[in-house]
Amino acid sequence: MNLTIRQLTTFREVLRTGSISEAGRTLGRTQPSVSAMIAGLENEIGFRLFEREHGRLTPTPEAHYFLEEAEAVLSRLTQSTHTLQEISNLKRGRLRVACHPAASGFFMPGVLGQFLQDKPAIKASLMMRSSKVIEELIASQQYDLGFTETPEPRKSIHQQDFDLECLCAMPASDPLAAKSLISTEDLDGANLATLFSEHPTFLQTSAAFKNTGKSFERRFELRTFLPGLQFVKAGLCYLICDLITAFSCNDPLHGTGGIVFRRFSPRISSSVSILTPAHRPASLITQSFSQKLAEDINAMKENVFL
Amino acid sequence: MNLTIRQLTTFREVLRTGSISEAGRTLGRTQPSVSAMIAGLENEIGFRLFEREHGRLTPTPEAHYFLEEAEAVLSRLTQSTHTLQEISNLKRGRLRVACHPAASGFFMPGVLGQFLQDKPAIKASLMMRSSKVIEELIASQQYDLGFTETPEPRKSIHQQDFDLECLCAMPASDPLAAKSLISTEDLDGANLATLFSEHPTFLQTSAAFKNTGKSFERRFELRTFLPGLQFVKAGLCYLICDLITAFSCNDPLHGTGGIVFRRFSPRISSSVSILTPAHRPASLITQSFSQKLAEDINAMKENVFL
DNA sequence: TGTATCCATAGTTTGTTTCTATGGCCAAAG
DNA sequence: CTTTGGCCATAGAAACAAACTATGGATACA
Repeated sequence: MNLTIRQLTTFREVLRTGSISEAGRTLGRTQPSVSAMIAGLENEIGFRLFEREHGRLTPTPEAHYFLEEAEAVLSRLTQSTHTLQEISNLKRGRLRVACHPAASGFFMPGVLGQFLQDKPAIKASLMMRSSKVIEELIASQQYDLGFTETPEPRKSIHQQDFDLECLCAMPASDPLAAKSLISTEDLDGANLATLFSEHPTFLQTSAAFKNTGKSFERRFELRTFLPGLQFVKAGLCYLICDLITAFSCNDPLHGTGGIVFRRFSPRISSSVSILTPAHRPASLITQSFSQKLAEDINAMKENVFL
Repeated sequence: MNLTIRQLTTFREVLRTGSISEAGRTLGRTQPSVSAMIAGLENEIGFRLFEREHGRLTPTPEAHYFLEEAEAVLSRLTQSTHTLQEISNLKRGRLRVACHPAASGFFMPGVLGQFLQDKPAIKASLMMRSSKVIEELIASQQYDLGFTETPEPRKSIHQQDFDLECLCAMPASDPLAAKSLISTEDLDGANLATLFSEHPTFLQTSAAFKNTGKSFERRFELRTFLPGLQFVKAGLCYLICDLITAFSCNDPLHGTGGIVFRRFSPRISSSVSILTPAHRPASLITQSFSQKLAEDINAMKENVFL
């Protein structure tokens, strides 16, 4: 027995209307077409669904059993098409994001929140992890998208890199706040907070001072930039800080009001990347989110100079 | 979106085997056929199900969602075809039988029991009612099949009549038991039990005695024949009894051992009928049962003369 | 560098579905 | 009593969908 959807819908309509001609009309087909389809259907299932007498149609008792089955299949199918449409419209799916600490406090939640605004049926997870762990989570396909400092390229990871410019953080009351571009000369001998010695931003910063022959005074050594902002706020030091952490100061919860950021010369860069598993196609949701994330990163690069 | 069963099964097989060529092989179709069907399917649902890279196929994350939906629809459909096959094989359905008292004690349960032997999924109901009530239950289509004494024909009832011969009941020890055919002369002046005066068997019996000029001694007047058998057993009377009640004496539960039945001349007939609703097609089960019932009635007519 | 396997495309063939046209039947209306 | 208009079934033609064969490009493996 090899039933088709078309047979089921046709039968349902014939039973509902009680007439082959009428069913043909509502289905937008001709009477002979419907007649033949019902005849073929009866032939396939092995018993009559309608009794033809006096040129009229009377459903057999078996027809009501068949209707139950047809309705069940058709309603399940309708549900499926609805689900598929939701998938197609990005209304349904799963999105697992792993994010390094700098962005996970403010930037990423903001982007993700906006993205999910009109997508109630998306199951999202946002996990904060160190850059190394994030690489593993992406390479092993346990997460759909990672956002970290740019790692060494790997075969199992696809990455999209963004070169971000570091900014110099200082209290709003600081005299240097009057300048729009800070140089090593401005910070000659001043107290600085930096990350640990292996970090690219430290290497670039110390090299900048060395190359310009200025004195580099490292007063604080940090794992991440964020806590350093408190020292800046207290007037204890300056901080050459990555763009995302700087951007996070837009969040009033951070308690970093009263700090301003200025461009720094020479340019210190802190590169971040969007990571996705290389050996598996990204889901539509992931693709869409990845695109929005990239746009928002670029928007941040633009807007910070307003 | 207008999905077909064929698309769903094809997709399922491609995902299962991970290859269009392999799926084509197991489905008994060619590779281009499967390829085109998947392409058409992707086109309809609006997103890719497989990524084609390096000439190989990788399912997208969405494909797994789609598989769930496809499996759900297909399994529901499979269940339906199974149910339909059961209906076709008379393994599933409903059978409501209304039966008059004479047959409902032994004959009808026996026939129905045999009929349902190999039909575990049939829901049956057997109701004992007076002949008048049975007519109404059939005319109003509340029951599928009725078995009663032959009623007046009605438009709303289809009936199949059986002319049954009445037999004379007597104790096995009775001298008349030696004869194979009993006549009014044999019972001249003997005590008889009969039904009430309006019943056709009473009318025929009394007429038989009158026509042959023999004395008709009615000692017991009954509503049904069955209790009369106890009087016969006690040697209190003879009883011209319908065939079905006589047949019921095969049941050891009846406590009617020691009674024998002999043909009677002139022939007294007691006609019974199978009733079905006229304005509604009978279900396959009803048709089948009605046929077996008719066969068993005819078999009873034959076997009683062994 | 063959060789084999994969998938996609193109064009043809096959088979199903739908159409139009027609005929039989019945019931209600003229 | 005949006409009319509704119903359904059948037959043949047209349209469509789905299958096939044949072929080409790409990749992996020997």
